[in-house]
Amino acid sequence: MSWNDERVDLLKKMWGEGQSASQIAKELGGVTRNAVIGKVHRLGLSNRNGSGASGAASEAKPAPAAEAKPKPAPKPAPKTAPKPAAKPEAPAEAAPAPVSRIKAIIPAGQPLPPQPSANEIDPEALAKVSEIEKKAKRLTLMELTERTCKWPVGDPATEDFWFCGLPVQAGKPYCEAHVGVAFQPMSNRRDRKR
DNA sequence: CCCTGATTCGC
DNA sequence: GCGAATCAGG
Repeated sequence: MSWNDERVDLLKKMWGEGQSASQIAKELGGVTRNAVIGKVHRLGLSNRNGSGASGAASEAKPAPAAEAKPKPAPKPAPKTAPKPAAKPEAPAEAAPAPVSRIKAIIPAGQPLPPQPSANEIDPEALAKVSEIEKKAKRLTLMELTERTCKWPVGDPATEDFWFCGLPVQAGKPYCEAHVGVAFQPMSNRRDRKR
């Protein structure tokens, strides 16, 4: 498999959309995520921005200010329909992906604008949970491992009780969907200052 | 252990 | 230019 124009195009598109290298590789087929990452680097569109949203092994990046590089020209795809999707209330906690994009448009060194703290659980997050709970593995307590979602479902006093059991993401106790609701800012609980 | 991207270096 | 191996982190 070589890098056609089409494949490169898809790569650019997906990378621009914030898709992970592995996902892009999977979509393209015939390449590994390493290949994708390597290509991304060679194309010079490595950094989605200065945001080290996740991996961020790129710490040794001085990011020289005065760079006489006529490159930053943004290239919006004309074909792609613009996505206005501006959620009036999208808590950062529930939507990791958009966050990286937010960081992308905010100058580094600048604190993020105060997020409208949602007092209630995000409907989207809840919907997501409902969805994944269909796929949940319904593990029992003893079946839980270090990397199974430990989100309890149902009433412990009844037989209808189980743990999500889906793969956890990164060191978190829950799967991604449950992390979304678990990390929801506390609504009426007072912050207890020790 | 799962995942992420970054970098290196033989090809 | 390519990408597997490796590195670095969550």
